[in-house]
Amino acid sequence: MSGSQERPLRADAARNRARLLDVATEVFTTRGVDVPTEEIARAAGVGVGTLFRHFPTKEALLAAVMVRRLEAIAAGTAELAAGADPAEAFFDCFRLVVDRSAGKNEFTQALAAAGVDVHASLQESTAAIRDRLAGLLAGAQRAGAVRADLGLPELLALLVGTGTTMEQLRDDPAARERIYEVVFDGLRPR
Amino acid sequence: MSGSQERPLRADAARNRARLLDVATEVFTTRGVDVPTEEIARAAGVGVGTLFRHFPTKEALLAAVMVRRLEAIAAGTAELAAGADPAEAFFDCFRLVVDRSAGKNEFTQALAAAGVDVHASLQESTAAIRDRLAGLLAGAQRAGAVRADLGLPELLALLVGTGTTMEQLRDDPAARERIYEVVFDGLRPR
Amino acid sequence: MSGSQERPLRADAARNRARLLDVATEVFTTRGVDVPTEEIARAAGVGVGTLFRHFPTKEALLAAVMVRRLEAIAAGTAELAAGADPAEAFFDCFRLVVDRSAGKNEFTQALAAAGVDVHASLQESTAAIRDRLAGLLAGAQRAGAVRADLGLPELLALLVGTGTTMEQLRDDPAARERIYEVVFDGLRPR
Amino acid sequence: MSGSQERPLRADAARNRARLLDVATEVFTTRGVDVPTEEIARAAGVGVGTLFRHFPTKEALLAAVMVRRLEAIAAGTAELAAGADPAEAFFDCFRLVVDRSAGKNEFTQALAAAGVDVHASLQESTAAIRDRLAGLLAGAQRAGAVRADLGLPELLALLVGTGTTMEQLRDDPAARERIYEVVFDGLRPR
DNA sequence: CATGAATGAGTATTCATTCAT
DNA sequence: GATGAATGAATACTCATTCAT
Repeated sequence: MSGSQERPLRADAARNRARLLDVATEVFTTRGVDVPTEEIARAAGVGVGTLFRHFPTKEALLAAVMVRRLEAIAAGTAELAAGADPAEAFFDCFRLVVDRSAGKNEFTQALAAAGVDVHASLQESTAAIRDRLAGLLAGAQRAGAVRADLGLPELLALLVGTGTTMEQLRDDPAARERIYEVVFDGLRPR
Repeated sequence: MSGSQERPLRADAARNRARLLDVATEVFTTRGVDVPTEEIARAAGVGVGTLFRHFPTKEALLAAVMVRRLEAIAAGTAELAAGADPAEAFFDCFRLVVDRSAGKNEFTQALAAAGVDVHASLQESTAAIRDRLAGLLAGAQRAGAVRADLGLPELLALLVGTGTTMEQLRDDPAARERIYEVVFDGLRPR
Repeated sequence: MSGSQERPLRADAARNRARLLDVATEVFTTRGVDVPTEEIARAAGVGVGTLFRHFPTKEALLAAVMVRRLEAIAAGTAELAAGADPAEAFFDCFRLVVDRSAGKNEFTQALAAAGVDVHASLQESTAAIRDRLAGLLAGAQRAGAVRADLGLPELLALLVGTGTTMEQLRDDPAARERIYEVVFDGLRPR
Repeated sequence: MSGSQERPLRADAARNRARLLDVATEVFTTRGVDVPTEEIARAAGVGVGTLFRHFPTKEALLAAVMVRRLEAIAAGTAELAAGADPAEAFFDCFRLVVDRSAGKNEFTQALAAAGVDVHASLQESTAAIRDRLAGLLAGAQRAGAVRADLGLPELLALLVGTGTTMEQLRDDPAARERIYEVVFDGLRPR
């Protein structure tokens, strides 16, 4: 399934790659994508050359960060989707996607752009998530837990938007919980 | 109304300023804030020098654009707030804020940052809107049209987030309408 | 004939442009094209930004340098070609082209590459020179001053090669003169 | 013959060294000296480390390539010089040098720089060729086959220049032949 | 010995801002 | 006031060379 040939990667190289991804995730998430590559490299304790050896362009680094997050989300939803109750599965996944997407927006939005102009490397992961969400939505609607007139595009948009909402309430968990109540209530059939 | 001392401004200067604001609004909204100043100036039919005479930094230009939008929003909410029914006033204002905030997100979000790290020049306008929204929220809650446990921060966050949601559905008015139904439903007490 | 619209250019801007061209000509000619743009800018007494305002890429600067040289050569050959004796005109032009093409080779060769992969901006100038040389060659052959079996490609190649030869003898004018004798003798019919 | 102390070199090491030289020759000749070392190493099927073990700097690799070519040329001229007729020997050697020097110019020119600023490692080979050419020239002049007023520097310069001329006519053997006629005719006394 | 990962100085180019015209 | 030329710090990316595995 995975197209690219990868040799095992030496221990130190793997460590550097991982650190770069970690640092980049942190940095892109909290400060946006305009952070200089040099700073990312420095924060990861490597030279710029190393960064560019692992990720040939800044965009590739960004894509790699995204892929990792998306895959984590995909894995999470897969697990939740296995649960018995469709309604519960749906709402739990909604939370999971929103919670795991936290961060600077420009960055998060790639999720919804799915299938359009997204970098090829993201296609696979976003498609997987989209499919899963489509399934969950249908299930929840069949179970009567979600308004029947809602399509996948609206759901995706709502996920992104709710992410933004939550971002504003970073420091107030109680308020975030109230937002979930509002949104989930709104999603249920009247 | 405006706090600072301004001399009248010659007719052509005023015209240039206005064109710059119009162009900048259009450009920042549709293409984000990374557009070069030079391009904005050219689109406005003036030299960069003129742009910088009117707005000492790019950030100042951005702030001015924001202020104008915020004032328009403030004016709109003022009008709506005058209407009789608190519930209707509240929901109409919610729509108005979201609709008028449309555009590249990074840009829009300044709204919710209200009172925190926003550029000083925005304080006044955002404060006005915040106060108005606080009033409307209280009114709607008193009227039993909105859940009582919702605070102003949640409302502001929701406004921003809904703006983002809508941005994803730019081209699908029906879907946008469904989103409003979801959010408004969610806002009502169970 | 000249396609591009150019406004007069302010006095200082024109001066800077000229200085940049002069410096670049000198530098590219003596040290090759790998000299950093910053160094050229510094030598011309301007900032890098100015260099890039006048010439959007380093390649464009190189092209501009070439064009100027080629146009000077074209003008020179035009004058010489007007002279009465075809044989004299031909040999004088040969000298002129070689002498004026002096410098790092990679650079000079553009002449012969004419019509192939040369930067568009050079096409016009090289074409002009080529045409002129074709005419001179034909004339000299008609006058019996040059072997009849020689085509334009050989002439062009010989011009470039002779330039290289001369470059090796930069500091020995007498030797250079002897080279001209050799080449010119060789060009005459046996 | 080789001045420096070298231990025998293991079989595989020798093979690697040879492949590197072959690849580098090909690559420098056809694409110039700006090709990255990494690419040369890859083309030779070894890691960069290996390249740098055999040749401490890129320049050293370039020098080694040159030396090998120069030694081949020297060997060739030695053979030809042994022939009876001095005139024939001279002209045959001229051809041989030019033909064997083919390739990107910047690279070839090192030949003529002989004795001046050339890398120390080339001194020996260039000196050998120079001496041989000096001998051939003197012989041909004594035999009345070449103008008496021509010195070794002119000959060397002419060799390089003719190489450049030929490079322009890479694909036209007939034209190349005509160039040889021109140059050889020019070299003969009037 | 061979490998290829790591390094970091170096390079072209952009862009907010200043200032001479 | 308006203009747009000049400025130079900043930034992504490359590549010869070193060194841990």
